[in-house]
Amino acid sequence: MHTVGPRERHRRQTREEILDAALAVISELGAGALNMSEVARRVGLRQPSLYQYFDSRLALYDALFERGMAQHLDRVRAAADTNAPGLPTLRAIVCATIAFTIEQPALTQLLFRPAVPGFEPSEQAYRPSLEVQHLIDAAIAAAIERRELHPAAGSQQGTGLLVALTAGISSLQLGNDQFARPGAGRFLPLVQPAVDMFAAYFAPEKPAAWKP
Amino acid sequence: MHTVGPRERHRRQTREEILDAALAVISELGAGALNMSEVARRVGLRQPSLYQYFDSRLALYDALFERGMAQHLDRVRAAADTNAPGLPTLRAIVCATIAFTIEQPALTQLLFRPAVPGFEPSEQAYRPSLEVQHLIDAAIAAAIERRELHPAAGSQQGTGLLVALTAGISSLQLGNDQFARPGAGRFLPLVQPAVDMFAAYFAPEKPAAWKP
DNA sequence: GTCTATAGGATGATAGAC
DNA sequence: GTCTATCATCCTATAGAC
Repeated sequence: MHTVGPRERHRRQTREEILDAALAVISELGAGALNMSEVARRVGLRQPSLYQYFDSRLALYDALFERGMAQHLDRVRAAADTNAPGLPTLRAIVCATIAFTIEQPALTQLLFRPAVPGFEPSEQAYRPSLEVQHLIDAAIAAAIERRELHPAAGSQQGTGLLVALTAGISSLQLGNDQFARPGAGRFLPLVQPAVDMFAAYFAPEKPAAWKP
Repeated sequence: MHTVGPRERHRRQTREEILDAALAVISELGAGALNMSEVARRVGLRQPSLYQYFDSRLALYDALFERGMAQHLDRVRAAADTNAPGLPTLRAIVCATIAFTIEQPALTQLLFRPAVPGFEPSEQAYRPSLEVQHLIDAAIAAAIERRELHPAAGSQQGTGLLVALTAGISSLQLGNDQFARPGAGRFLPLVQPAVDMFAAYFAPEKPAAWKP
């Protein structure tokens, strides 16, 4: 990090405002419906001026993706930092992720589902999510270390089950799932039972439950 | 059902061919990228001619949605019919659903995720999925009746957990999920442990596991 | 029912004045 | 850096001949 002049400062602020407007647009119209004119209108610029800040529409998507992933990482990191290592942290991470997807359904479409034809996140934009992955693995490892979970929970299938539960609950929240009961509005209550179920299945004392 | 003349017969066949072409298009370009010109080209017609069979692009989406839901229902029904009632049927339904989403990832986007801006399925197109919902509920009820599951498995949270597991595994398969480990190509093996985990958590003999 | 032709509109992106 | 003007495409949908 090195100091930046007021020029660069203002430029970055404008970039943020554009990203905010872009987020608002996809929140209202869906992740795949981002268009430059609407973003420009909201930020008080003309559409061609946006190209001073982003090279293309897909570049805007990429910046939106990177910022979203970084925000998610912040949430997960905060959850990991303010909870006891092991199972409490794991529970908090799942909870933070579900909460994030509930607060930002449109962003969730962009980050976690292939909903935008033609868009592939760059390696840089994808980077924060690798850190999230690491935090999850570390939490599971800590839980195993503390004998809160069976070592099998650290296997690919073990982490896969936990991740599937997280993604699944988030998926129900998006509401378009055929299985979702009409009127079953709130899925956050599923988080606690989900982690309980996972922890019970990978209980350390009875290794009989898990079959590979 | 009443008999149809050869006219109507040929018309329906052309409709099916158009739907096949449309499915191929979204399979290659993504669920949101359906366009009439490309579909027409593949089916050997000019783009305006499609409007003899579908009133609009969204109507084509709707027909695609309805046929896809009906196909999914067929798979689920077959799973329910060829397995013992209760837990075996439940397991087969989950497995059939995951297999379906693996075979048809693009169709899965359309059916189970809000990936197409502006498209809302009609009530008629949505109808087959209500039947799927009913088959799942019935399988859980049968499993409870046969004392394979605790009655709590039939609660909203219980079915929610099972559905979340199914949707989550399918979500991992789509591959865009941040949590998915690179190289973990096959998620079908997660089905067995997932249902095991669910069944263990809602085991009938020990009602202590589930807390509301 | 299928075609040609085209209306009519939206969009991404660029050129060049200021 | 922001603007006006505009290009170049692409798209859905309709009109009307055959």
